[in-house]
Amino acid sequence: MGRPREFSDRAVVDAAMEVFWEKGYEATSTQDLCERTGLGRGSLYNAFGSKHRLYEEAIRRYAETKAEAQLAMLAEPGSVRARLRDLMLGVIDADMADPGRRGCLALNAATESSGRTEAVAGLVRRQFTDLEQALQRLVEIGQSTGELSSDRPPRQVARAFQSAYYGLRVLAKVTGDRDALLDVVDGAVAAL
Amino acid sequence: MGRPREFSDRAVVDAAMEVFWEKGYEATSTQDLCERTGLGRGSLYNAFGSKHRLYEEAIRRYAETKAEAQLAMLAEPGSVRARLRDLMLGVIDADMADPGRRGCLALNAATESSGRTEAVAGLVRRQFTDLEQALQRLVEIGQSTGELSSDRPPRQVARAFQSAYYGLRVLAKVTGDRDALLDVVDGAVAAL
DNA sequence: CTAGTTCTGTACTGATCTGTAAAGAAAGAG
DNA sequence: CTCTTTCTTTACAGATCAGTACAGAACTAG
Repeated sequence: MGRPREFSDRAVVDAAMEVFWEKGYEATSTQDLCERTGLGRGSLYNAFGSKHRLYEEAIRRYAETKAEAQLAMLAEPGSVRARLRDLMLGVIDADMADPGRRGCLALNAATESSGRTEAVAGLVRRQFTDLEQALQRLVEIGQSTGELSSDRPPRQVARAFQSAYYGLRVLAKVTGDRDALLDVVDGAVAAL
Repeated sequence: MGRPREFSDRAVVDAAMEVFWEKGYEATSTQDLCERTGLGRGSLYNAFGSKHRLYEEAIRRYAETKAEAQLAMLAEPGSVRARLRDLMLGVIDADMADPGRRGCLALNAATESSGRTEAVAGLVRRQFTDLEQALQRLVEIGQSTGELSSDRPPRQVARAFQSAYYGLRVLAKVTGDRDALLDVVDGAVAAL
């Protein structure tokens, strides 16, 4: 009942997510967070407790927005091959259009050892398994309709595609060569 | 001609490489580096100039040792499929045996945005292209002997395999499930 | 020996780090 | 109105950060 907050928690987490996404956990200072969220230190700590808790919220928000959007893309109409191809093409477009080359926040959090507490590891792991399962369901559909060969277990196919997907996101951080990334897409789709 | 150094530059860079590999660039302090190398601050700065220059040396050393060893493994006798499979199996064994789950230093450096100056980016890029080219040469051999299908350009096959390789290293950071990683290997080798 | 050079160890810089304390402002309850 | 609660702001705490200054040690040249 006390004094109402002057900010929206959602907007603050969104802003924090952007900062962590750009700079990573360790390189982001609480000062950065205050500036980008517009909050004073007191408000920020009163609302979120610590830099690390806000980091967890940011990863959660990423899962709810960006990662969910990716999974939703897989549910659109079209052949299974086309949907998987579009997933990767969308990533290439997004990664190359981003001047900050931020890549995937979940992947960044997975590789940055500092700030990888069990809480963060769990959040990241869930995003990975969610994608794996979504891919597996799609492969199962493709195999049941005869679009995809059924001589390999759907989970194995999904996992192989998933690794190509994350590899693609890593390569997109290193190279600006779109053709090289398209080769990855072609190879991954051909392997289905 | 002055006072001789009491340390081996090689040993110091090796020790620094281990620290950066474990913690990343940003989370490694100069204090960490002094403790692990055994050098005082004066000696360390006199010899290497800055934390970032030592980081570059560490990445260079990683390329000379670990990455070279990987490429050498590709040159061993055996079928092309077996060699590529062994490359991935070796990575699984190495990554799972490492309690620190450090993964690949080049990949870590590629995803950590801070400390990614042009110098570091160039060093990382070279390791990536070296692997791509080694893979491509191997695919060309496989295609010329008829072991691998020739209906795709060797470079595309190499790039697709490379992305699966890096994806595998990312997944190894997230999951401890060896079977999941073996699925990736099977999928990537089957796609050749 | 002395002079010159390079390395080592320590002390120190000023900046920045995460987090907290405390005082006052803005609301509702009675 | 007053009391209680929660938020905002500011100032501050103590630690740590990357890097430097400098004195003395260890060597070679002559």
